Amino acid sequence: MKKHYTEILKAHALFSTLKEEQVEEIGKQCTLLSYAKGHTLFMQEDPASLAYIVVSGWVKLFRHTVNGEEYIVDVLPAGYLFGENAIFHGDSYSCGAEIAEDATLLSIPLAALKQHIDHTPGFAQHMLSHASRQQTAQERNKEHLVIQSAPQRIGCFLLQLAPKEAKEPVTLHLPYDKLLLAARLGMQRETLSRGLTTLQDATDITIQGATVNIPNLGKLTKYCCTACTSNYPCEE
Amino acid sequence: MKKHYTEILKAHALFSTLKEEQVEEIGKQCTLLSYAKGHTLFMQEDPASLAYIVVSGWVKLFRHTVNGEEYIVDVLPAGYLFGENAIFHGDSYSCGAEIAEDATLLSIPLAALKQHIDHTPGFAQHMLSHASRQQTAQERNKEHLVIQSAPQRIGCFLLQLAPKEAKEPVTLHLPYDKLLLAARLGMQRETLSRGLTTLQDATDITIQGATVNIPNLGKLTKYCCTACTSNYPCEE
DNA sequence: CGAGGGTTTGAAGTGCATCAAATAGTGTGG
DNA sequence: CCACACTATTTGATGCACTTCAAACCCTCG
Repeated sequence: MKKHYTEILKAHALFSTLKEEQVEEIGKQCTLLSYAKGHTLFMQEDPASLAYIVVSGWVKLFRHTVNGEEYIVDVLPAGYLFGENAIFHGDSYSCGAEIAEDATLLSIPLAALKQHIDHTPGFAQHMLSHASRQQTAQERNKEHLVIQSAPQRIGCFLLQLAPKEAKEPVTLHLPYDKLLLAARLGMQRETLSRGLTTLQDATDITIQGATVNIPNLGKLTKYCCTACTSNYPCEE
Repeated sequence: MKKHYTEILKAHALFSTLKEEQVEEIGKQCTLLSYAKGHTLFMQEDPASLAYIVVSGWVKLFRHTVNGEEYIVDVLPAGYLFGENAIFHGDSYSCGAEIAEDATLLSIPLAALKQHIDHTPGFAQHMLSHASRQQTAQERNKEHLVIQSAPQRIGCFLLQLAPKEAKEPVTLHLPYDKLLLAARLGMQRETLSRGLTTLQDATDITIQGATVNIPNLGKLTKYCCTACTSNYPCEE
C-alpha cells in the first residue's frame, strides 16, 4: 500500500540517487494527504515539522505584508517540494501555504530530511544542487519583473506551461484562477486580462476562458524571450 | 604573509566553523587580488575555476539580455562570496562580474570548495544554510519589486546600508554611482533622482550628492517597510 | 431563475519611462 | 589655477503602462 510513496519520492531529483532501502525508510515516515481548494496548510512563522511534495493539484505559497496585503511567493505544480527550507529558519515556515486547486500531497518529516543531510553521504550535495536550481529559477523570475512587460511575462508563463516537446498547435489550460495567476505574475487581474488580449493580437494565440491555443510557438517565443537573459526554453 | 587570508575566510559564515587547519589549507590556495573600477573579472558562461570573496570595494554581477541590454543581478559589498554557484552550473559562471568600485578580492579555487563539500563533515550543511540565507534575501528583493514603489525601494536600500546599531542622526554615503544604483534597484536613473527628492519630502532625510543624512530612522522605516512582508530590519 | 464569484470592459488617474536639455562635477592639459 | 572636455546627475516635458475605481458581463450552481 505504502510502496508507491517511494515511487513519488524517487521521482524527485532530491531522492533519485538514494539507495532503495534509504528511500523506503523515508517512505515509511511519509503520509499521503488530500485537500480541497482553499484549505490552509500552514501560516508564515508556524512551527514546522513537515515538508511536502505536491503529487497533484496546485499549492500557493504566500506572505502577508505589514499592512495586511497578501504577496504570492509562488504557485507550485505537481512534483515540487516545499516547506523544506524551514530547516534553516529555526524550524518555522518562511511563508504560508494554501491549496490553490484540489491537491494530494506527500508529507515528509523534516526530521527525516535532517537526518539524511547529516548522515547520508551525498544527500547534502543533492540538497545543494537542488537549492542552486531553485535559486536560478527565482533569479530568472526576478529578472522578468524588471525586464519584461506584463504581456511578455504572461507569454513566458504560457511557454513554461507548454510541454517540452510539444508540436504545434499547442493547446493548454490555465491551471488555476486568473486572480491568482495575476498575483503570481506580479500584476492586477485587469492587467492580466488585457495582457492576454495584447498577446492574441501580437502572437496569433487564441484564448477562450481558460483554454489557450498556440499555433506558432516561434512567434510567441520571439515576442517574450527577446527581452530575457536566457534563451527559450528559459530554464537552465 | 599569507596568514591573514585565513582571517578573511574565517570572517565568512561559510568557513567560520571549519577547523583551524582546514581553513589554513584552503587559505594556502587563495590569492589576494586588487582591481580598478571597470575591470571585468569574467563573463557569463565563462569556464569557472575560482570563487571570490569581496574584501573591500564593490562588485557588480550582471547578465545580458538576448537583445543586448544589461541586467544587474546584484552589487556586492565587502564580505560577500560570489562565483561559487558555478559548481552547480557545469563549472561555468551563471553571470558576469565587474568591479564597480576599486576592490580587493580573495580568490578561492572551486576545487577546494568542492573537495570540502564532499569530504569535510558539516561543510555541505554550511553551504546549505548559506544558500538558504541567500535565497531568503533574494526572495525579499523580488517582493520589493512587486510591492514597493520606487521611493520605498530606495529608502529600503538606505536602511540596509545603515549600520545595525546606529544612533540618529545617521550619515552615510552612497557606495557607488547612481546609474548603477538605479539599475540595482530596477529603475531608471531619473527615477532614482526623483525618488530621492520624494524621500526627502516624506521622511526628513537630506541628500547632498552622495551624502545622505537620516535624522529620523523611525519615519523612514515607517515610510518604506509598511508595504513589506518583513519588519525592519528586513533580513531574517 | 436568481445569486454570487470570477472575469472582462471602460474611464480616469498615477507612476515610471523616455526624450531632451540644462547643470554640476571631475579630470586634463596648458 | 583656469579653461576645456567629458561624464554624472538633475530637471522639465511628454507619453505609455499599469493601476484604480466602477460597472457590466458571464458562468456555474443552488
